[in-house]
Amino acid sequence: MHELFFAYLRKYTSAPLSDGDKVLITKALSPLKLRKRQHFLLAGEHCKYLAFITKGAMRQYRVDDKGIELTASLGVENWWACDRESFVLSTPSIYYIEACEDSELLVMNREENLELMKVKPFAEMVNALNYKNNAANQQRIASSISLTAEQRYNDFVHSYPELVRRFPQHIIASYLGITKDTLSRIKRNWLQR
Amino acid sequence: MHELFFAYLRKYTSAPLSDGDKVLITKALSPLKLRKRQHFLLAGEHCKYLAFITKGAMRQYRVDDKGIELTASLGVENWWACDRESFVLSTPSIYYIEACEDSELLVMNREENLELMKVKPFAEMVNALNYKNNAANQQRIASSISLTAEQRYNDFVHSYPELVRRFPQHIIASYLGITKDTLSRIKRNWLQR
DNA sequence: CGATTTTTTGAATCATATCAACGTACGTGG
DNA sequence: CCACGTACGTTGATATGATTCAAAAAATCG
Repeated sequence: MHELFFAYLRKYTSAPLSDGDKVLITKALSPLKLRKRQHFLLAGEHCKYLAFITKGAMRQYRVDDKGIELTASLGVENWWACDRESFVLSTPSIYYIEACEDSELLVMNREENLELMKVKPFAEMVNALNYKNNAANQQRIASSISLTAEQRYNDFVHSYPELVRRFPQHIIASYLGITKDTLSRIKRNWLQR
Repeated sequence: MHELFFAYLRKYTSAPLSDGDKVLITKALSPLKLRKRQHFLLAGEHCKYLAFITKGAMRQYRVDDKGIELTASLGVENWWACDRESFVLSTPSIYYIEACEDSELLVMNREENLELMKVKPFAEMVNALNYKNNAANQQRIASSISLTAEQRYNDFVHSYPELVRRFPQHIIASYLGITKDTLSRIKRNWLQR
């Protein structure tokens, strides 16, 4: 299980992990299993853990004042699940995080996380992830502002084919900021050509 | 000029800056003046500098395939201007960054930036900024997806009154993802009540 | 198999974009 | 200091993309 994480880290670093690093990482990361539909985080709670997904599919969402669910992020194997703001600042989260399939995570608490930040490859990865995340968010803002629902869905299918396969359509709709009804119609029109 | 930056850093750190740190920072940051409408970065270029704004107002935008400008971020004094992805990865940027007022910046190149990352208060600040940025982006995604144009403008006015004062209306419209026409109408309706 | 979740569909409605035109303000060079 | 050009804001009419709602069909699960 930890092997998957070592392999993941390897992609972000020039040199292989030392055995010492591996020990530190193994100590810090505990396995956690979630069943489909089980929550990892509830709105109002403090997000105590940062989770790396080794198996399954997770979804982070919030509920707006009209009661509509808004998907903030989706993740499968080799992605992270966490409300980082709540995790870092110990503030109550506005997000829910739930398993959309039976899932297996490697989790660390804040203390363990700080410990791992001393492991250089880990810190490098976190840094790289920050930039990637930021750029992806900017991309999402731009597309939600300037593209039609159809274009956004099209882009999504091409960028994240895996997620299309793993998550139900109404969840993808809520990620893209369109209704399930509209997404259904988009697919219908798509087939007609 | 550097004093402003020291004061800014101070807000992110528990202890005051040491004199040594101040020297390092002063060495790394060079002043740069821009006139209104002058560009700090052009799309296609590599973003060579990370800039801290000590005076003036800057705007980062991209131009979509229809030729429409899309404002990615706005900044005044005590904000940053940079395409961080391009800056860090040395890739060509898709963004323009321009001065919307006569402006004064403190800029560092990538090398100087890495040097400064060894100054703890600076590194702490960068880290804190990353989380804040991420949270703000999530907020922006959520609001562009789930709120009406009027609600978004209203939120914006309350969150960033300073920016409303400093930037022309059509730029704010493009930040919010609405047309200048619609924003004008929103304000008209607003006055009628 | 029944129960629940997920997807599809049509009709009416709504928010916002588009386009073209006009008004206003601004600042730069003569 | 005026005049002209450019930038900025407003407006109305029309078009369009997407939502809403209610209902039914289809798929999935225990």
